[in-house]
Amino acid sequence: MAATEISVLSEQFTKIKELELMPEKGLQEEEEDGVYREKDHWSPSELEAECTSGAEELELVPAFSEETEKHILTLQTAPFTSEAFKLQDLSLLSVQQQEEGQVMVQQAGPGLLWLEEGSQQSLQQYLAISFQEELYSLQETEVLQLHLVEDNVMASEESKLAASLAESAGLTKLQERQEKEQLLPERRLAKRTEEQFLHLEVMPGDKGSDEISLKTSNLNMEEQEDPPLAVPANVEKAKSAKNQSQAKGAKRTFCCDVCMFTSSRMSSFHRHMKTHTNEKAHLCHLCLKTFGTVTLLRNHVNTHTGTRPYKCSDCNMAFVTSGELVRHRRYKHTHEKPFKCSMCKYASVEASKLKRHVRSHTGERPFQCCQCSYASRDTYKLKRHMRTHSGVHIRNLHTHSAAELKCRYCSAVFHERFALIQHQKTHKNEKRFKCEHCSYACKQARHMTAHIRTHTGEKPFTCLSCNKCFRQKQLLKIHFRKYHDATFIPAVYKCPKCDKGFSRCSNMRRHLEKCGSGQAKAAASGKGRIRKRKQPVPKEASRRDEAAAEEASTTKGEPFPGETLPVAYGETTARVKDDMDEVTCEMLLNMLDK
DNA sequence: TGACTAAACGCCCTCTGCTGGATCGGG
DNA sequence: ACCCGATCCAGCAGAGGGCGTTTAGTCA
Repeated sequence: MAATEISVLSEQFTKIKELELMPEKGLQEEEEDGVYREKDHWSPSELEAECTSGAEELELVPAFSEETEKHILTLQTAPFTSEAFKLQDLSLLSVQQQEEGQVMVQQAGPGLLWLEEGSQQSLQQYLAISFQEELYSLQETEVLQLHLVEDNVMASEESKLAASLAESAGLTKLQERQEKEQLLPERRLAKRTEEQFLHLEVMPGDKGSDEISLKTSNLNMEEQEDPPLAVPANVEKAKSAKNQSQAKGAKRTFCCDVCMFTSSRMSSFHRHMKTHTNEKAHLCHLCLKTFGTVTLLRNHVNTHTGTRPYKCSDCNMAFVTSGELVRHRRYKHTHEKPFKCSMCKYASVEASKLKRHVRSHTGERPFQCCQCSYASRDTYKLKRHMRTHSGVHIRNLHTHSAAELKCRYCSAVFHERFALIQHQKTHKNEKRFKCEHCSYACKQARHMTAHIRTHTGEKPFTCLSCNKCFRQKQLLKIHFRKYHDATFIPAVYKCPKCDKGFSRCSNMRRHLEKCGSGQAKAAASGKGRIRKRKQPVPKEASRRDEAAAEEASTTKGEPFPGETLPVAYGETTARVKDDMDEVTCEMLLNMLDK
């Protein structure tokens, strides 16, 4: 057993977290700003050193035991009742604390892995690990002595374990590990041991997942003299694993100790490891950029030379790779969309697009703005949203760059990224669309289109119910809802001081600025010059009641031609507005009072 | 080991709907 | 002169399209 992934149900995890335990030393460090920063990974060597501080200076290199495959387990907290023993197809293990720092795990038959806690039995005190038999199984009556090498996973202290579940997090990046190892060169194990070490790591599940994953590494510790530092320990592990498993005749599996990657092929494993070590031996002589493989370098050079070998037979587009061409053809020509949404008719060319689309169903917004409560469904929207905050992160962009940063829109050159971005914004905000009839200019073509109609008098959006024409589709939509949609409930913005109603919030605000003055008060009391306006009821609207029955049988519930939103949308909007208006009016009143 | 391929990731773009400020114009 | 509905306009956000690049599986 080399690595085990365990998932924790979030509900139980929450309970555990609510224990408000003090973080273990080394697990968390309170930052100056009061925010706990998690120590997200301990390398095996660190763990060894941590539990044997004050040890002799012996260099220990972890090596895999015979079994190096990863095992996927499911971890959940559960009450310790006899019912659990009735579970089938599971290996039941009992885990007992032998002494501080050690627990005994014993397979007791089909069932669960328990971390026993003596007489202190409670919902949070037991951890059940259900083994997926196809991935891992212990031999009958097998007893594993788990030398807990990290304080936070001591089964003897459930609270500490809980804390480890709650506080440990994250896949370890090699760089971080290397930094830690550099920071802890003096840490050594006290003595050589042949015990198997169970290294528990906790990492969050996939984005959006409610699960927390645990990863355990079972290691044999070998004493060695100063191993070559250039060879990553994980590669050493893999080699060791290869040799041992080959000797055993078992199927080889190479596990990346930095991430969750596994592969049955050494070549794939080596190639993968290059992504962690940034080993890029292939240099582009044109821009000095380096690449991990010849293929990548070749593709890159093609971007310099403009070589695009894969040409589309249906258009003029050409691409560097065949994959790009296939995708292009699906988008533009074949319209093949293999990824279909199970909840609607949406289909996409790419899986990532479907994944993004599904968030519109689930409401998931994983990308949280650090400046406000806004959260977006994809990275770009968050990035776009950040523009609304004035230059926050901009400070990070002020470092001087020796390289010239060229404007993508003109020949301007900058040495500061911030300046470049600001400059490029002037291009993006250019009012490129200029009216030939007046001085009006705008940034969007649709705005110019609408503006031009104020000169030409064109009103292309015609109400099919009353033949009234509008320059904008939106205006037609508002008109229709207001005068021809029997189900539409218009939002009413009531003045909180005089209870006067308005059709628009902005109009109500405008009124509110004056309400409270003598005139407005008089108006509110009916003594002023303010006339009570008649509600504009066009003929069509007045006829509506008469024709209600007929319309209901013919048009009610059917979308209006050109109308894209269902009628219910208006209702929802109105309700939301009503809710918001109470707050808005209150805020406005407070502002005015001040 | 390199090449091919598919999948995944990431970025940027457009289109569209909604909202609210500013302004117009009728009463 | 004033009020207020109607209209114009700009900005933000939702959704999706398109493509560049990287990563991983597989095979010769």
